[in-house]
Amino acid sequence: MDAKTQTKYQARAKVIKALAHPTRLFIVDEISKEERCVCELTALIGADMSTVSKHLSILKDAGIVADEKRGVLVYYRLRVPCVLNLFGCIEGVLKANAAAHVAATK
Amino acid sequence: MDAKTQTKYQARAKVIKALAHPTRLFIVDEISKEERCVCELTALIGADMSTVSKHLSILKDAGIVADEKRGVLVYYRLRVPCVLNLFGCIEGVLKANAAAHVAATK
DNA sequence: GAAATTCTTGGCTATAATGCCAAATAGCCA
DNA sequence: TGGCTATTTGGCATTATAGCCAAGAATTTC
Repeated sequence: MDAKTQTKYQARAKVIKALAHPTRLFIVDEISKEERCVCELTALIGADMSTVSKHLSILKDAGIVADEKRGVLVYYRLRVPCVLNLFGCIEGVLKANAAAHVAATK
Repeated sequence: MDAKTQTKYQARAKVIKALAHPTRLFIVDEISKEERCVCELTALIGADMSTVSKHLSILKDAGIVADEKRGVLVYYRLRVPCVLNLFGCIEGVLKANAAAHVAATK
């Protein structure tokens, strides 16, 4: 793999890596419906606010979410809705896995 | 987040995590065209064969690829083509990031 | 302007991921 | 059988990630 190819896949991997965490997937799902401030997300997730803030900064750095400060609150929204399409595909993988497991243990 | 919700997002994250590596993205792209044996992939990637084999087992464990042994060779193929749709979305994110960067530094 | 609230960042520890080497396994062929 | 090739697995060192606490920054309100 030459350097250029590697750079290309590294850039892609960075975006996907930003999605590769349960909490961050939850955040994406949640703010896809409606924008949310950090305090709301923190309450929903049930972790330390600093932890949630760091997850948000990873998503923001990858370009997946955008933030806007209004007063004391910072609202996050989904910047690229197409990532939601991924969820359907992933569910398909999980279903296929479950079916394969049943078949293998029959 | 209750336990059930957490389990759901953990399962999704496992699949996405399997994709979240440059080498594994390359593998997915490569075998989407045509099945490949480990030795072919190793040559294309340029890493140790044991490293490539471990990447493949992560993809297989997540249900993204399937393998078939024919003689001494083990061929891998893409099991869920819909993950390819993801690539288009990711490229869109990267392009939006590049555009935003230009706008921010103007 | 002081206090309160929201959010981010730094620092730390614990855990997980990566990639190499070496050894084990499996199938082919002489 | 014995050796050869392809692949997987175990072990280990290095690096990256996660999440908490505490401290800092920004903004509103009293």
